[in-house]
Amino acid sequence: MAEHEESRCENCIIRELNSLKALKKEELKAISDSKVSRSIKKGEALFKEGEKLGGVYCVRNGVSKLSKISDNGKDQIVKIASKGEVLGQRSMISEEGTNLSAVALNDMEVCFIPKDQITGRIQDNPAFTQAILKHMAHELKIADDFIVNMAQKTVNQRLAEVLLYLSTTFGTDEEGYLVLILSRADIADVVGTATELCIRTLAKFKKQGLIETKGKRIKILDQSGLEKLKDGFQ
Amino acid sequence: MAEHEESRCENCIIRELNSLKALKKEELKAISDSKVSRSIKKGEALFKEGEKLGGVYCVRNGVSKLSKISDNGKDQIVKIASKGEVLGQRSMISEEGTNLSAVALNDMEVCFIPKDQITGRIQDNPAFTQAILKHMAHELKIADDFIVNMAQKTVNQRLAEVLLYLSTTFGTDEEGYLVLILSRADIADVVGTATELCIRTLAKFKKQGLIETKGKRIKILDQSGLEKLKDGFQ
DNA sequence: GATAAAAGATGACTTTTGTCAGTTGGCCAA
DNA sequence: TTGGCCAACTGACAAAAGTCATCTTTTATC
Repeated sequence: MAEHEESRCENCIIRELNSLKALKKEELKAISDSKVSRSIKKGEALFKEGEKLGGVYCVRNGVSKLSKISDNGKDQIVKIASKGEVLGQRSMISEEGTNLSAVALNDMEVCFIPKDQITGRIQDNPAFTQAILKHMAHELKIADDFIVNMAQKTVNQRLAEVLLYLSTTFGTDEEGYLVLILSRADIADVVGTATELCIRTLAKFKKQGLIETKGKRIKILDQSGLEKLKDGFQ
Repeated sequence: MAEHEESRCENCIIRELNSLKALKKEELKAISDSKVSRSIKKGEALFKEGEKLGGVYCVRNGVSKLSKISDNGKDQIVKIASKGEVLGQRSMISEEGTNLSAVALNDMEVCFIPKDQITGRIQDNPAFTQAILKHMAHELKIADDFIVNMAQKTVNQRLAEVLLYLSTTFGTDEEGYLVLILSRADIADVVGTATELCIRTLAKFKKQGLIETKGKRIKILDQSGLEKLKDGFQ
Protein backbone atom coordinates (compact mmCIF):
# COMPACT_ATOMS: atom_id res chain seq x y z
CA MET A 1 0.00 0.00 0.00
CA ALA A 2 1.48 3.32 -1.11
CA GLU A 3 1.91 6.08 1.43
CA HIS A 4 0.61 9.56 0.86
CA GLU A 5 2.91 11.75 -1.20
CA GLU A 6 3.43 14.37 1.51
CA SER A 7 4.43 11.82 4.11
CA ARG A 8 7.52 10.90 2.06
CA CYS A 9 10.75 12.74 2.94
CA GLU A 10 11.45 13.42 -0.76
CA ASN A 11 8.31 15.55 -0.88
CA CYS A 12 8.48 16.99 2.60
CA ILE A 13 9.01 20.73 2.53
CA ILE A 14 10.16 20.74 6.15
CA ARG A 15 13.56 19.49 5.14
CA GLU A 16 14.25 22.76 3.33
CA LEU A 17 14.65 24.23 6.81
CA ASN A 18 17.50 21.96 7.89
CA SER A 19 20.60 20.03 6.85
CA LEU A 20 18.52 17.27 5.24
CA LYS A 21 18.13 19.51 2.18
CA ALA A 22 21.74 18.60 1.31
CA LEU A 23 20.71 14.99 0.71
CA LYS A 24 20.09 13.42 -2.68
CA LYS A 25 16.73 11.94 -3.82
CA GLU A 26 17.87 8.35 -3.29
CA GLU A 27 19.20 9.10 0.15
CA LEU A 28 15.91 10.72 1.12
CA LYS A 29 14.02 7.71 -0.18
CA ALA A 30 16.06 5.39 2.02
CA ILE A 31 15.45 7.61 5.02
CA SER A 32 11.75 7.78 4.25
CA ASP A 33 11.52 3.99 4.16
CA SER A 34 13.06 3.63 7.61
CA LYS A 35 11.56 6.64 9.36
CA VAL A 36 8.70 6.42 11.83
CA SER A 37 6.12 9.19 12.27
CA ARG A 38 5.05 9.92 15.82
CA SER A 39 2.53 12.17 17.53
CA ILE A 40 3.53 13.73 20.84
CA LYS A 41 0.93 15.21 23.15
CA LYS A 42 1.54 18.49 24.95
CA GLY A 43 3.58 17.85 28.08
CA GLU A 44 4.97 14.51 26.88
CA ALA A 45 8.72 13.98 26.62
CA LEU A 46 10.44 13.07 23.36
CA PHE A 47 13.47 12.10 25.37
CA LYS A 48 15.04 12.76 28.75
CA GLU A 49 18.57 13.93 29.49
CA GLY A 50 21.09 11.13 29.71
CA GLU A 51 19.07 8.84 27.43
CA LYS A 52 20.89 7.07 24.61
CA LEU A 53 19.02 7.87 21.42
CA GLY A 54 18.58 5.41 18.59
CA GLY A 55 18.14 8.25 16.12
CA VAL A 56 17.07 11.82 15.63
CA TYR A 57 13.69 13.54 15.58
CA CYS A 58 12.73 15.88 12.76
CA VAL A 59 10.02 18.27 13.93
CA ARG A 60 7.13 18.52 11.44
CA ASN A 61 4.76 20.42 13.67
CA GLY A 62 4.54 21.84 17.17
CA VAL A 63 7.10 23.23 19.56
CA SER A 64 9.43 21.57 22.05
CA LYS A 65 11.48 22.91 24.95
CA LEU A 66 15.01 21.60 25.43
CA SER A 67 16.02 21.82 29.05
CA LYS A 68 18.42 20.54 31.62
CA ILE A 69 18.19 20.20 35.39
CA SER A 70 21.05 21.87 37.24
CA ASP A 71 22.77 20.36 40.27
CA ASN A 72 20.48 22.46 42.49
CA GLY A 73 17.46 20.76 40.98
CA LYS A 74 16.18 23.70 38.95
CA ASP A 75 15.26 23.36 35.30
CA GLN A 76 16.85 25.60 32.68
CA ILE A 77 15.38 25.83 29.19
CA VAL A 78 18.28 26.10 26.76
CA LYS A 79 16.38 26.19 23.50
CA ILE A 80 12.90 26.22 22.03
CA ALA A 81 12.70 24.08 18.92
CA SER A 82 10.01 24.11 16.27
CA LYS A 83 9.24 23.10 12.68
CA GLY A 84 12.32 21.96 10.76
CA GLU A 85 14.55 21.49 13.79
CA VAL A 86 16.39 18.19 14.10
CA LEU A 87 16.58 17.06 17.73
CA GLY A 88 19.18 14.67 19.10
CA GLN A 89 21.64 15.44 16.31
CA ARG A 90 24.36 16.83 18.54
CA SER A 91 24.48 13.93 20.96
CA MET A 92 24.46 11.46 18.08
CA ILE A 93 27.50 13.06 16.50
CA SER A 94 29.50 13.25 19.71
CA GLU A 95 28.35 9.70 20.51
CA GLU A 96 27.05 10.45 23.98
CA GLY A 97 23.71 10.30 25.79
CA THR A 98 21.57 13.39 25.28
CA ASN A 99 22.55 16.35 27.35
CA LEU A 100 19.05 17.82 27.34
CA SER A 101 15.47 16.73 27.79
CA ALA A 102 12.90 17.49 25.08
CA VAL A 103 9.30 18.09 26.19
CA ALA A 104 6.42 19.12 23.93
CA LEU A 105 5.01 22.59 24.61
CA ASN A 106 2.00 21.79 22.44
CA ASP A 107 0.89 18.82 20.37
CA MET A 108 3.67 17.78 18.02
CA GLU A 109 4.28 15.67 14.97
CA VAL A 110 7.77 14.36 14.51
CA CYS A 111 9.59 11.88 12.29
CA PHE A 112 12.03 9.54 13.96
CA ILE A 113 15.03 8.79 11.73
CA PRO A 114 17.22 5.87 12.83
CA LYS A 115 20.79 6.65 13.77
CA ASP A 116 22.54 4.71 11.02
CA GLN A 117 20.63 6.62 8.35
CA ILE A 118 22.27 9.80 9.61
CA THR A 119 25.74 8.50 10.47
CA GLY A 120 25.83 6.69 7.13
CA ARG A 121 25.15 9.91 5.25
CA ILE A 122 27.78 11.76 7.34
CA GLN A 123 30.24 9.09 6.22
CA ASP A 124 29.47 9.21 2.52
CA ASN A 125 27.93 12.59 1.68
CA PRO A 126 30.37 15.45 2.31
CA ALA A 127 27.80 18.11 1.36
CA PHE A 128 25.52 16.82 4.13
CA THR A 129 28.33 16.79 6.68
CA GLN A 130 29.29 20.34 5.75
CA ALA A 131 25.70 21.50 6.08
CA ILE A 132 25.48 20.07 9.59
CA LEU A 133 28.87 21.54 10.46
CA LYS A 134 27.81 24.99 9.37
CA HIS A 135 24.59 24.70 11.31
CA MET A 136 26.43 23.55 14.42
CA ALA A 137 28.91 26.43 14.16
CA HIS A 138 26.00 28.82 14.13
CA GLU A 139 24.40 27.12 17.12
CA LEU A 140 27.67 27.48 18.99
CA LYS A 141 27.69 31.21 18.40
CA ILE A 142 24.15 31.47 19.72
CA ALA A 143 25.15 29.44 22.76
CA ASP A 144 28.11 31.74 23.48
CA ASP A 145 25.86 34.78 23.26
CA PHE A 146 23.41 33.07 25.59
CA ILE A 147 26.19 32.50 28.12
CA VAL A 148 27.12 36.17 28.10
CA ASN A 149 23.48 37.18 28.53
CA MET A 150 22.85 34.82 31.42
CA ALA A 151 26.04 35.90 33.12
CA GLN A 152 25.90 39.64 32.68
CA LYS A 153 22.29 40.72 32.31
CA THR A 154 19.59 41.24 34.90
CA VAL A 155 16.28 39.37 35.00
CA ASN A 156 14.65 42.55 33.67
CA GLN A 157 16.87 42.57 30.60
CA ARG A 158 16.62 38.85 30.01
CA LEU A 159 12.85 38.80 30.27
CA ALA A 160 12.58 41.72 27.82
CA GLU A 161 14.82 39.81 25.43
CA VAL A 162 12.79 36.60 25.73
CA LEU A 163 9.54 38.43 24.98
CA LEU A 164 11.08 39.99 21.87
CA TYR A 165 12.46 36.62 20.85
CA LEU A 166 9.07 34.94 21.20
CA SER A 167 7.53 37.70 19.11
CA THR A 168 10.00 37.59 16.22
CA THR A 169 10.37 33.81 16.18
CA PHE A 170 6.78 32.64 16.60
CA GLY A 171 4.87 35.79 15.73
CA THR A 172 1.65 37.32 16.97
CA ASP A 173 -2.06 36.65 16.28
CA GLU A 174 -4.65 39.07 14.83
CA GLU A 175 -5.05 40.74 18.20
CA GLY A 176 -1.29 41.16 18.61
CA TYR A 177 -0.82 38.48 21.26
CA LEU A 178 2.21 36.17 21.13
CA VAL A 179 1.27 33.01 19.27
CA LEU A 180 3.43 30.71 21.36
CA ILE A 181 1.82 30.61 24.79
CA LEU A 182 4.11 29.55 27.59
CA SER A 183 3.32 29.10 31.25
CA ARG A 184 4.87 31.65 33.62
CA ALA A 185 7.01 28.81 34.98
CA ASP A 186 8.34 28.02 31.51
CA ILE A 187 9.12 31.67 30.81
CA ALA A 188 10.97 31.77 34.13
CA ASP A 189 12.91 28.65 33.12
CA VAL A 190 14.01 30.32 29.89
CA VAL A 191 14.97 33.54 31.65
CA GLY A 192 16.70 31.60 34.40
CA THR A 193 14.86 32.93 37.42
CA ALA A 194 12.14 31.99 39.90
CA THR A 195 8.52 31.91 38.73
CA GLU A 196 7.51 34.55 41.28
CA LEU A 197 10.10 37.04 40.07
CA CYS A 198 9.10 36.37 36.48
CA ILE A 199 5.45 37.11 37.30
CA ARG A 200 6.38 40.24 39.25
CA THR A 201 8.56 41.52 36.43
CA LEU A 202 5.79 40.92 33.90
CA ALA A 203 3.48 42.91 36.18
CA LYS A 204 6.07 45.71 36.26
CA PHE A 205 6.34 45.72 32.45
CA LYS A 206 2.55 45.93 32.33
CA LYS A 207 2.54 48.91 34.69
CA GLN A 208 5.18 50.57 32.51
CA GLY A 209 2.98 50.14 29.46
CA LEU A 210 5.46 47.81 27.72
CA ILE A 211 3.10 44.86 27.54
CA GLU A 212 -0.47 43.84 28.14
CA THR A 213 -1.69 40.47 29.41
CA LYS A 214 -4.92 38.52 29.17
CA GLY A 215 -4.72 35.31 31.17
CA LYS A 216 -1.46 33.73 30.20
CA ARG A 217 -1.43 35.50 26.85
CA ILE A 218 0.97 38.40 26.37
CA LYS A 219 0.85 41.31 23.92
CA ILE A 220 3.84 43.56 23.27
CA LEU A 221 2.76 47.21 23.28
CA ASP A 222 6.11 48.98 23.13
CA GLN A 223 8.71 47.02 21.20
CA SER A 224 11.38 49.71 21.17
CA GLY A 225 10.87 50.20 24.90
CA LEU A 226 11.59 46.52 25.46
CA GLU A 227 14.59 46.73 23.17
CA LYS A 228 16.05 49.63 25.15
CA LEU A 229 15.41 47.76 28.37
CA LYS A 230 17.15 44.65 27.09
CA ASP A 231 20.24 46.70 26.18
CA GLY A 232 20.40 48.15 29.65
CA PHE A 233 18.87 51.60 29.18
CA GLN A 234 16.28 51.53 31.89
CA MET B 1 67.16 27.65 3.44
CA ALA B 2 65.48 24.71 5.19
CA GLU B 3 63.34 25.31 8.25
CA HIS B 4 63.83 23.41 11.45
CA GLU B 5 62.16 20.03 11.55
CA GLU B 6 59.90 20.80 14.53
CA SER B 7 58.58 23.99 12.97
CA ARG B 8 56.94 21.98 10.17
CA CYS B 9 53.29 20.98 10.69
CA GLU B 10 54.02 17.42 9.57
CA ASN B 11 56.30 17.02 12.58
CA CYS B 12 54.35 19.14 15.04
CA ILE B 13 53.00 17.06 17.90
CA ILE B 14 50.50 19.78 18.80
CA ARG B 15 48.23 18.74 15.97
CA GLU B 16 47.58 15.41 17.71
CA LEU B 17 45.42 17.48 20.09
CA ASN B 18 43.04 18.80 17.44
CA SER B 19 41.24 18.12 14.18
CA LEU B 20 44.39 18.70 12.12
CA LYS B 21 45.43 15.15 12.98
CA ALA B 22 42.86 13.98 10.43
CA LEU B 23 44.92 15.54 7.61
CA LYS B 24 47.26 13.68 5.29
CA LYS B 25 51.00 14.30 5.01
CA GLU B 26 50.72 16.27 1.77
CA GLU B 27 47.94 18.42 3.15
CA LEU B 28 50.00 19.22 6.22
CA LYS B 29 52.95 20.13 4.01
CA ALA B 30 50.84 22.61 2.08
CA ILE B 31 49.57 24.13 5.32
CA SER B 32 53.09 24.31 6.67
CA ASP B 33 54.28 26.21 3.61
CA SER B 34 51.59 28.84 3.98
CA LYS B 35 51.42 29.18 7.74
CA VAL B 36 52.98 32.04 9.68
CA SER B 37 54.37 31.66 13.20
CA ARG B 38 53.67 34.50 15.58
CA SER B 39 54.61 35.42 19.13
CA ILE B 40 51.99 37.15 21.26
CA LYS B 41 52.97 38.94 24.44
CA LYS B 42 50.88 38.65 27.59
CA GLY B 43 47.98 41.07 27.39
CA GLU B 44 48.05 41.39 23.59
CA ALA B 45 45.00 40.52 21.53
CA LEU B 46 45.05 37.83 18.84
CA PHE B 47 41.81 39.24 17.55
CA LYS B 48 38.89 41.31 18.72
CA GLU B 49 35.18 40.48 18.51
CA GLY B 50 33.60 41.46 15.22
CA GLU B 51 36.87 41.21 13.30
CA LYS B 52 36.87 39.29 10.01
CA LEU B 53 39.62 36.70 10.26
CA GLY B 54 41.79 35.70 7.33
CA GLY B 55 42.48 32.34 8.92
CA VAL B 56 42.74 30.40 12.14
CA TYR B 57 45.30 30.34 14.94
CA CYS B 58 46.72 27.06 16.19
CA VAL B 59 48.03 27.50 19.74
CA ARG B 60 51.52 26.04 20.19
CA ASN B 61 52.21 27.53 23.59
CA GLY B 62 50.63 29.78 26.18
CA VAL B 63 47.03 30.43 27.19
CA SER B 64 44.37 32.74 25.79
CA LYS B 65 41.07 33.96 27.16
CA LEU B 66 38.09 34.15 24.80
CA SER B 67 35.66 36.77 25.94
CA LYS B 68 32.80 38.96 24.86
CA ILE B 69 31.54 42.30 26.10
CA SER B 70 27.84 42.28 27.00
CA ASP B 71 25.46 45.11 26.20
CA ASN B 72 26.04 46.47 29.72
CA GLY B 73 29.73 46.82 28.97
CA LYS B 74 30.96 43.99 31.18
CA ASP B 75 33.37 41.39 29.89
CA GLN B 76 32.50 37.68 30.12
CA ILE B 77 35.16 35.05 29.57
CA VAL B 78 33.55 32.19 27.69
CA LYS B 79 36.53 29.90 27.30
CA ILE B 80 40.19 29.53 28.22
CA ALA B 81 42.18 28.07 25.33
CA SER B 82 45.63 26.52 25.49
CA LYS B 83 48.02 24.24 23.59
CA GLY B 84 46.39 22.47 20.66
CA GLU B 85 43.30 24.66 20.51
CA VAL B 86 42.38 26.13 17.11
CA LEU B 87 41.00 29.65 17.47
CA GLY B 88 38.75 31.34 14.95
CA GLN B 89 37.55 28.04 13.51
CA ARG B 90 33.90 28.51 14.40
CA SER B 91 33.52 31.95 12.84
CA MET B 92 35.34 30.79 9.71
CA ILE B 93 32.93 27.92 9.19
CA SER B 94 29.82 30.00 9.72
CA GLU B 95 31.37 32.75 7.57
CA GLU B 96 30.90 35.56 10.06
CA GLY B 97 33.13 37.93 11.99
CA THR B 98 34.46 36.50 15.23
CA ASN B 99 32.00 36.48 18.06
CA LEU B 100 34.69 36.61 20.73
CA SER B 101 37.92 38.44 21.48
CA ALA B 102 41.11 36.44 22.13
CA VAL B 103 43.65 37.94 24.53
CA ALA B 104 46.85 36.27 25.72
CA LEU B 105 46.95 35.45 29.44
CA ASN B 106 50.68 34.80 29.19
CA ASP B 107 53.23 34.83 26.40
CA MET B 108 52.01 32.73 23.50
CA GLU B 109 53.28 31.10 20.34
CA VAL B 110 50.71 30.52 17.65
CA CYS B 111 50.64 29.46 14.01
CA PHE B 112 48.41 31.43 11.69
CA ILE B 113 46.88 29.20 9.00
CA PRO B 114 45.24 31.04 6.08
CA LYS B 115 41.53 30.55 5.62
CA ASP B 116 41.61 28.81 2.24
CA GLN B 117 43.90 26.10 3.60
CA ILE B 118 41.17 25.14 6.05
CA THR B 119 38.11 25.64 3.87
CA GLY B 120 39.84 23.76 1.07
CA ARG B 121 40.41 20.76 3.29
CA ILE B 122 36.80 20.92 4.55
CA GLN B 123 35.76 20.71 0.87
CA ASP B 124 37.91 17.77 -0.10
CA ASN B 125 38.80 15.77 3.01
CA PRO B 126 35.68 14.25 4.63
CA ALA B 127 37.66 12.77 7.52
CA PHE B 128 38.83 16.27 8.45
CA THR B 129 35.33 17.70 8.23
CA GLN B 130 34.00 14.92 10.41
CA ALA B 131 36.72 15.49 12.98
CA ILE B 132 35.82 19.18 13.22
CA LEU B 133 32.12 18.31 13.37
CA LYS B 134 32.64 15.94 16.24
CA HIS B 135 34.73 18.49 18.09
CA MET B 136 32.14 21.18 17.54
CA ALA B 137 29.35 18.92 18.80
CA HIS B 138 31.32 18.42 21.98
CA GLU B 139 31.91 22.15 22.36
CA LEU B 140 28.19 22.70 22.02
CA LYS B 141 27.48 20.34 24.87
CA ILE B 142 29.99 22.18 27.04
CA ALA B 143 28.36 25.49 26.11
CA ASP B 144 24.91 24.18 27.06
CA ASP B 145 26.21 23.04 30.43
CA PHE B 146 27.82 26.44 30.90
CA ILE B 147 24.48 28.14 30.24
CA VAL B 148 22.77 26.04 32.89
CA ASN B 149 25.52 26.79 35.39
CA MET B 150 25.48 30.52 34.79
CA ALA B 151 21.70 30.61 35.01
CA GLN B 152 21.09 28.39 37.99
CA LYS B 153 24.13 28.43 40.24
CA THR B 154 25.29 30.99 42.78
CA VAL B 155 28.62 32.83 42.64
CA ASN B 156 29.80 30.52 45.42
CA GLN B 157 29.11 27.44 43.37
CA ARG B 158 30.52 28.88 40.17
CA LEU B 159 33.74 30.04 41.78
CA ALA B 160 34.25 26.62 43.37
CA GLU B 161 33.73 25.05 39.96
CA VAL B 162 36.19 27.42 38.26
CA LEU B 163 38.90 26.67 40.82
CA LEU B 164 38.44 22.94 40.31
CA TYR B 165 38.48 23.45 36.56
CA LEU B 166 41.74 25.42 36.68
CA SER B 167 43.26 22.71 38.83
CA THR B 168 42.32 19.74 36.64
CA THR B 169 42.95 21.51 33.33
CA PHE B 170 46.20 23.34 34.00
CA GLY B 171 47.46 21.51 37.07
CA THR B 172 49.42 22.57 40.14
CA ASP B 173 53.09 23.28 40.84
CA GLU B 174 55.36 21.48 43.38
CA GLU B 175 53.91 23.55 46.20
CA GLY B 176 50.35 22.75 45.16
CA TYR B 177 49.50 26.15 43.74
CA LEU B 178 47.47 26.45 40.53
CA VAL B 179 49.85 26.74 37.60
CA LEU B 180 47.66 29.10 35.59
CA ILE B 181 47.70 32.38 37.47
CA LEU B 182 44.78 34.68 36.71
CA SER B 183 44.10 38.14 38.06
CA ARG B 184 41.13 38.42 40.41
CA ALA B 185 39.40 40.44 37.70
CA ASP B 186 39.85 37.62 35.16
CA ILE B 187 38.56 35.02 37.62
CA ALA B 188 35.55 37.26 38.20
CA ASP B 189 35.02 37.50 34.43
CA VAL B 190 34.97 33.70 34.13
CA VAL B 191 32.60 33.32 37.07
CA GLY B 192 30.44 36.14 35.78
CA THR B 193 30.48 38.42 38.80
CA ALA B 194 32.09 41.63 40.07
CA THR B 195 35.77 41.60 41.05
CA GLU B 196 34.96 42.62 44.62
CA LEU B 197 32.55 39.74 45.16
CA CYS B 198 35.07 37.35 43.65
CA ILE B 199 37.74 38.57 46.10
CA ARG B 200 35.34 38.38 49.03
CA THR B 201 34.27 34.86 48.12
CA LEU B 202 37.89 33.74 47.82
CA ALA B 203 38.48 35.21 51.29
CA LYS B 204 35.50 33.22 52.57
CA PHE B 205 36.81 30.00 51.03
CA LYS B 206 40.13 30.73 52.71
CA LYS B 207 38.45 31.18 56.09
CA GLN B 208 36.60 27.88 55.54
CA GLY B 209 39.91 26.12 54.92
CA LEU B 210 39.02 25.22 51.33
CA ILE B 211 41.89 27.16 49.76
CA GLU B 212 45.04 29.06 50.64
CA THR B 213 46.41 32.12 48.82
CA LYS B 214 49.81 33.71 48.45
CA GLY B 215 49.63 36.95 46.51
CA LYS B 216 47.56 36.11 43.47
CA ARG B 217 48.46 32.45 43.63
CA ILE B 218 45.85 29.98 44.86
CA LYS B 219 46.24 26.52 46.39
CA ILE B 220 43.33 24.11 46.77
CA LEU B 221 43.37 22.54 50.24
CA ASP B 222 40.05 20.70 50.27
CA GLN B 223 39.07 19.45 46.85
CA SER B 224 36.07 17.40 47.96
CA GLY B 225 34.85 20.37 49.99
CA LEU B 226 34.89 22.50 46.86
CA GLU B 227 33.14 19.75 44.93
CA LYS B 228 30.35 19.57 47.48
CA LEU B 229 30.04 23.33 47.42
CA LYS B 230 29.80 23.41 43.64
CA ASP B 231 26.98 20.84 43.72
CA GLY B 232 25.05 22.95 46.19
CA PHE B 233 25.70 21.19 49.49
CA GLN B 234 26.89 24.08 51.53
C1' DG C 1 -22.44 23.58 37.01
C1' DA C 2 -19.78 21.87 41.03
C1' DT C 3 -15.50 20.72 42.51
C1' DA C 4 -10.71 19.80 42.58
C1' DA C 5 -6.31 20.80 40.87
C1' DA C 6 -3.13 23.69 38.72
C1' DA C 7 -1.37 28.08 37.56
C1' DG C 8 -1.15 32.86 38.51
C1' DA C 9 -0.52 36.56 41.66
C1' DT C 10 0.95 39.14 45.87
C1' DG C 11 3.05 40.33 50.48
C1' DA C 12 6.72 39.99 53.65
C1' DC C 13 11.02 38.73 54.35
C1' DT C 14 15.98 36.89 53.61
C1' DT C 15 19.88 36.17 50.98
C1' DT C 16 22.73 37.22 47.33
C1' DT C 17 24.92 40.28 44.44
C1' DG C 18 26.43 44.79 42.94
C1' DT C 19 28.40 49.41 43.70
C1' DC C 20 31.04 53.12 45.48
C1' DA C 21 34.53 54.88 48.05
C1' DG C 22 38.13 54.14 50.02
C1' DT C 23 42.94 51.67 52.06
C1' DT C 24 46.76 48.64 51.62
C1' DG C 25 50.58 46.50 49.49
C1' DG C 26 53.60 44.99 45.95
C1' DC C 27 56.24 46.17 41.85
C1' DC C 28 58.60 48.97 38.56
C1' DA C 29 61.12 52.82 36.82
C1' DA C 30 63.35 57.14 37.39
C1' DT D 1 65.28 55.08 47.54
C1' DT D 2 61.30 57.10 46.38
C1' DG D 3 57.22 58.01 44.19
C1' DG D 4 53.65 56.41 41.13
C1' DC D 5 50.68 52.92 39.61
C1' DC D 6 47.92 49.06 39.66
C1' DA D 7 45.96 45.12 41.62
C1' DA D 8 44.20 43.31 45.82
C1' DC D 9 41.41 44.02 49.50
C1' DT D 10 37.69 46.02 52.83
C1' DG D 11 33.53 48.46 54.65
C1' DA D 12 29.12 50.28 54.10
C1' DC D 13 25.33 50.45 51.69
C1' DA D 14 21.85 49.69 47.81
C1' DA D 15 19.72 46.90 44.52
C1' DA D 16 18.44 42.52 42.69
C1' DA D 17 16.94 38.04 43.26
C1' DG D 18 15.18 34.16 45.88
C1' DT D 19 11.93 32.02 49.26
C1' DC D 20 7.87 30.98 51.81
C1' DA D 21 3.22 31.48 52.82
C1' DT D 22 -1.08 32.63 51.23
C1' DC D 23 -4.72 33.96 48.27
C1' DT D 24 -7.06 34.27 43.74
C1' DT D 25 -8.07 32.90 39.23
C1' DT D 26 -8.21 29.74 35.62
C1' DT D 27 -8.65 25.26 33.82
C1' DA D 28 -9.91 20.55 33.67
C1' DT D 29 -13.03 16.84 34.92
C1' DC D 30 -16.82 14.56 36.43
